[in-house]
Amino acid sequence: MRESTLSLKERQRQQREQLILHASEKILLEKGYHEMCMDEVAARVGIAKGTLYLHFSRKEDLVLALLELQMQAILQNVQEAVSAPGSVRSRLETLLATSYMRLKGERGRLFYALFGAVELRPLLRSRHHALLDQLLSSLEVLLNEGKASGEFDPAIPTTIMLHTFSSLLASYPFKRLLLDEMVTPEELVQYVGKIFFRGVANPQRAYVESLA
Amino acid sequence: MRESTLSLKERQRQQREQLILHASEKILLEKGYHEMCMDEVAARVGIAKGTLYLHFSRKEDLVLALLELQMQAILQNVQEAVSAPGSVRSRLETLLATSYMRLKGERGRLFYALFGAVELRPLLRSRHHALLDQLLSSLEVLLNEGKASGEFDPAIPTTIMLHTFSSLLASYPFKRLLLDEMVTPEELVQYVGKIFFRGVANPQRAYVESLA
Amino acid sequence: MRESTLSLKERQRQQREQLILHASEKILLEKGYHEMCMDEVAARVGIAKGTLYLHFSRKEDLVLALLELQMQAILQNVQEAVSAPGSVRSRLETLLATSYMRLKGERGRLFYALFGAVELRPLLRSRHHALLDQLLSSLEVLLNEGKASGEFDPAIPTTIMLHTFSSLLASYPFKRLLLDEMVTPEELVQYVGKIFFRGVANPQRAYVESLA
Amino acid sequence: MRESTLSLKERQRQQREQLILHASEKILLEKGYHEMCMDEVAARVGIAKGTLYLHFSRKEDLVLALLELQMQAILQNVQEAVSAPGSVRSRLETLLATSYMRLKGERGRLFYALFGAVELRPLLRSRHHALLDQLLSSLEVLLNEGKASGEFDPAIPTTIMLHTFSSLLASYPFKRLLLDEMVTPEELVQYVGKIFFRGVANPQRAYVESLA
DNA sequence: AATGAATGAGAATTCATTCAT
DNA sequence: AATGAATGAATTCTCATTCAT
Repeated sequence: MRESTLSLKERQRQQREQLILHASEKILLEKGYHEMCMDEVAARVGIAKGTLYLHFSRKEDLVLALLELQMQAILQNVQEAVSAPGSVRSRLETLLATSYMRLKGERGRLFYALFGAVELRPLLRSRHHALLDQLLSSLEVLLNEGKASGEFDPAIPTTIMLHTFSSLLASYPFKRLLLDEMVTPEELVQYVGKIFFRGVANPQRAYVESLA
Repeated sequence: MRESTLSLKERQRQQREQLILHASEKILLEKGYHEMCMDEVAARVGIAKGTLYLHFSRKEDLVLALLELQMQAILQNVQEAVSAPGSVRSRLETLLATSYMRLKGERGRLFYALFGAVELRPLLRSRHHALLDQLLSSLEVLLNEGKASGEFDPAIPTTIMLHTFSSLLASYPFKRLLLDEMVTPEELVQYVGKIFFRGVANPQRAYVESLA
Repeated sequence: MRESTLSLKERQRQQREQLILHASEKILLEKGYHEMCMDEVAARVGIAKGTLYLHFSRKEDLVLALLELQMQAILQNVQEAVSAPGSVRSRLETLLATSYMRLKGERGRLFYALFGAVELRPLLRSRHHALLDQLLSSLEVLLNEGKASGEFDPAIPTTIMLHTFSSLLASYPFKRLLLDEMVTPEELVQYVGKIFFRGVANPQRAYVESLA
Repeated sequence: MRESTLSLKERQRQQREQLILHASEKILLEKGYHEMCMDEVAARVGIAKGTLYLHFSRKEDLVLALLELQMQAILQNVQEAVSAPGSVRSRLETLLATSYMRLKGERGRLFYALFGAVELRPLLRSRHHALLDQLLSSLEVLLNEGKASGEFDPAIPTTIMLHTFSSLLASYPFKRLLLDEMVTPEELVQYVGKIFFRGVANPQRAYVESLA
């Protein structure tokens, strides 16, 4: 009895935390970090400001929690894609697809917006780097696998390949293209994949032709 | 005599304006827009706050002036590169080189930092778009030229090519790579150029091989 | 129980609002609108500046609230006096009495001081005019009644009578006279009444003599 | 030669001072004391701000000089009217006429506006009082003359008569009436004179009838 | 646990006044 | 004498955070 009561409360608590995160996300997207004020978050959620502070004891914490969640989600996406079966190319294309879908959605845009924000840097630095490192090393494994299998050009340093790929994974120009609906995520994956994989293809193999 | 006196004052004035811009730039890079306060700018320049306002009558104006300057510089770079002699590829590589050099410098980083900032959006929107449009259309002309000359694959929509190129022109991953000195701008140009131009090369021509 | 708790808080809130209004009133009287600063108001009330802004979200609002209160009070006085029983003269004399009493008090002086202030004009204009119009039209009704009953001279335009009366209702010279205690409000009513009512009396009636 | 050069300069100086006073007057009327800024005064006159300070070393001084001039003018008017030939009544009516004319003009309005201004009080107090005292005592002499000649009712204290008259001399209601052109200064003099002089007439004399 | 009133540090901006040229 | 650039004190208003109820 005790237990179920507690867990009910706990469940409600977590529900509310979700509501808070959701509301902050929207406001952050609309106005950015500084223009988001705790009063408004509380008001939109329908709770008192004090209650907000029971969940997140600083404004920073709230935003960081939000980013953390999204980082986790992205990392999970990446790791799922990376460890999926199929060719290196097909796995990387799955990643592109996930990312472009995300860029169209609110979450992706928030992520994009906040990572650029200089003011959150001190907060983000370490976590961000940790994520990025994990992410990049997952990709690196994959790219090396591609090189090992003779699919990719061994003359191009993996680091370059890696950062080129991640430049194409989440970029402002693509975000605009997608938001303005000039292109669908699927088309983008198809063409960007074509360019990238031709670009890094191993010229020793008559691989290139098959991509035409 | 009169004249030289006037121009001395004016020169001093412009010198100080440069100092102000320079100081703001540094602070912006360190802390972002909201954390930059006018007191600090004045203090760093070594002038009174009121004097600051003789140069820029709003904080916004100061930041906008900064961005405007950089926009102009970028646009000029792009237009110079675009209208230079040489192959389409060499001209695009010049652009990559300029951009990567910039990314390493403070100015480029500031530009990068502020364009992401949600809070400056209302201020930037129109100017930003105007710049981006000019920039993209200059590039588009070049890419179409490449297609017309049979250098680039006509099967890839120019829009995609364009946005792929601009994703590679200024990206966070490359910025990190350059700042961490994992790669020199020249190497980056070489490899990114290789990947991109192989990627968009016209497969009808026996062009690909020559790129190995 | 709940109820009384709420109403206690609410009562305290209103008490503090009164304190704020009272403090502002004093400062306004001492220094005028521009010299009154929010820090000082807060300090005198003994609250933080932020708290002040919970009650009045702009300095203007605070001053306007103050004036609004006094306008309401004046208007109510006028309307009560106007609709009281008795002769036109006695009702107008009641008004003089109320006004002179007010001129002696702080409130009246504030009202007097602020209405002259050019800087509040944009704020006051419409409300002020609305009040003044209501006030003047109440008086006009009364004066016309006096004319209709043959008490007042029909040869004097009501507009003139009206504005003459209101000039005597609240004037700087009388304010000084009252503040310097050269005369009591009662005496002032008696003599000013005598002068005004003789002045506007209908000469057709042998009314004048009875006023001696 | 020296002399005439100096006096030319001096003349120019005084001309400029007039321009400054004139410009301030206009701005004061438009915006009030605090909203008038020295930059604007200088700009409107077409001189540098520093030059302004060669004429008036404080903003206050400028405004005080302005008021002083007007006080002098008013006082002169009053004294001329008072010492003119003719009946007491006609002399007082001349005063009313002068005042109402003034109320319609800019100068009068400025005077009116600034005297109400609480913020100038510390500056004005003594001068203002001196003027008012002089003015009132001039009037008092006149009213006493009226009483002595049997023209005015000895039962009404001179103080009351005096302050009643000065209430009618410059009042907000009359200012509005005149500015809104609801009445001409002449008409106003006629009717207000009628009311006032009937009001203070000596009832012992068959004076009243003659006023009908 | 939840509330929301109270706080006060902090930031932008203005403007009278000074003073070197 | 005339200038106008430079100053910095002063003022309004905001908002993250605390804490008594």
